[in-house]
Amino acid sequence: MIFGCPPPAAACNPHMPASPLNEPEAPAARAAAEGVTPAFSPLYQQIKSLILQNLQEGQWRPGEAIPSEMELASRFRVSQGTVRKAIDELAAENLLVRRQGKGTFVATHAEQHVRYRFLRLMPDAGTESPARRQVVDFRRQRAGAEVARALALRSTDAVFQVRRVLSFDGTPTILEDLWLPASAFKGLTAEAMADYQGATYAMFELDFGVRMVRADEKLRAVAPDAVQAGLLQVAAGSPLLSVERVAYTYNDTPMELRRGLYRTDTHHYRNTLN
Amino acid sequence: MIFGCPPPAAACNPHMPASPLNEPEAPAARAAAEGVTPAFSPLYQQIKSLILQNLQEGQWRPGEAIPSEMELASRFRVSQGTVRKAIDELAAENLLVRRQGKGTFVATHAEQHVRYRFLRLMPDAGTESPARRQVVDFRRQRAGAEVARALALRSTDAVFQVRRVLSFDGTPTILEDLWLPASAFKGLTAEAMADYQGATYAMFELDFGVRMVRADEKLRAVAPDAVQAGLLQVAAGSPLLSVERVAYTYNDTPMELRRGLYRTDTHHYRNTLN
DNA sequence: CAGTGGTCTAGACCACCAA
DNA sequence: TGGTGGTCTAGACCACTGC
Repeated sequence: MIFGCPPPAAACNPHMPASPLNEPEAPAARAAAEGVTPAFSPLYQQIKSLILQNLQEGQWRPGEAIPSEMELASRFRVSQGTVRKAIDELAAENLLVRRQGKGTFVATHAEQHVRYRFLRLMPDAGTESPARRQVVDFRRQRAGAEVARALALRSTDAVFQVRRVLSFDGTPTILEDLWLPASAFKGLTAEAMADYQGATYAMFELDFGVRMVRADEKLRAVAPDAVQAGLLQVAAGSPLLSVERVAYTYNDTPMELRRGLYRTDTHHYRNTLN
Repeated sequence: MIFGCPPPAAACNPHMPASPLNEPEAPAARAAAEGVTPAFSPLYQQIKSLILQNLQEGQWRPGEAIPSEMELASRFRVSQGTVRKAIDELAAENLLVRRQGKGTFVATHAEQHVRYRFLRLMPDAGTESPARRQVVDFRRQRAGAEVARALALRSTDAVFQVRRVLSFDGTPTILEDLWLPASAFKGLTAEAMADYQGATYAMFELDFGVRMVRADEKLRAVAPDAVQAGLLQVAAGSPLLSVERVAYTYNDTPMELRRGLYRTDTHHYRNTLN
């Protein structure tokens, strides 16, 4: 059964937008009593929240189909159109994927046409060959002030720190440092980081149930230090693109800090502005 | 009157999706005859094209309100819901802006809350003070092979080339080279580039009727040459963020090539991945 | 063929805004 | 108060998928 589904006894009054979820009190009264809804929340937004809740709780897992629109409509006691609008927004946010004639599916980093959804580095010419991954360092330690701030942890909380190099066509191109909250990634090993084929974010979904839905990046041009230059096999002074990323799971919860150094002599970072 | 509006005699057959625009022939026959529509185009997509056409032809100018949904529905002889879906998509693409209770407006780079829609460079701390603009060079010349390719011109076509420096708090932070097709920017002067207060793209709208709707960027970390370093007042070897942008107007027509060099010691380039 | 998402309509009422 | 966009419903039919 669906969590948050109103009891079947709750009648649905057409043209009374807030009825199924705000019953039995009047909408305004209920909102005021809860002190949560500030003014007015459209029905489809409430449906959207319920669907999000199911995703977050893992009721519907990445790659699986969620119930059909009709099914959800009858569960939530709203019209199909209202469910449709909720799903439309979730699909626009890349949390769900609609497939005509088949159903609506939970988005995943795994079986996606675009293999690396969050990687914007493109080869200047030709198409990318698969990357070779090399884990240079793997350790478990305390977060420290800076990492703790980025991941909303205490500075004494444990994190995994991973350093790795990605090579394309035998050329080391990306040097990455990752920080992951140890509590959410219990049992992570250097072997798992190195062995898994495909997007690392897909492994996070499969092995740890952590699904990244959004990421913020800050880009800078920097000069590498001696160690970094060595790992990327570039001259000490040569400019590299620094990409600091915080990736979030549901509810805007930060779950990964990643600092990348990209070689941009053969590749470039692609972005589209709307 | 609206360009492309079907004659009033064209009756609208409910549940015959393609009727108003594909009349009088049967939809499939018409599509085949024109050899344009490959398979099937939903009504709302056709409505969207008609609205786009009006925007492109300047029938509705940036900042102005377009006709109400009801008005458009009766002009196009479709239901309000169909017009709504067309407008929804155009609003999602930032071509239109809906304002409840007021109407739907043509988006503009001018009176937007976000002053510089296409500028992703943010100060590391605090809020940005207004930029000081300094035009270093302005000339009219032939495009040349490289610029011609980016702007879909012939290499002998004339372009304006502008070099300018943007300073924040007295610190030169951005060095930009711009290339603009002379045919679309007839009468552009160095004074206009220097004097206009606010976003340059807003000036393009007001003075030349050229509205940028999208841009593609390629980012790289580079070392500046001596001239560039001098203009930005940085050391010769210091890494800078290179941003090559092609900005497009309606119909994916490229109208500007811009090469920026950003200082990223006090600023960073912000990006969000979904 | 049945089931899914996709399109289209018609009509009702709500929230917001300006006059 | 009237007009605008915003929400919600109910029902019809279409396009796509897989059995």
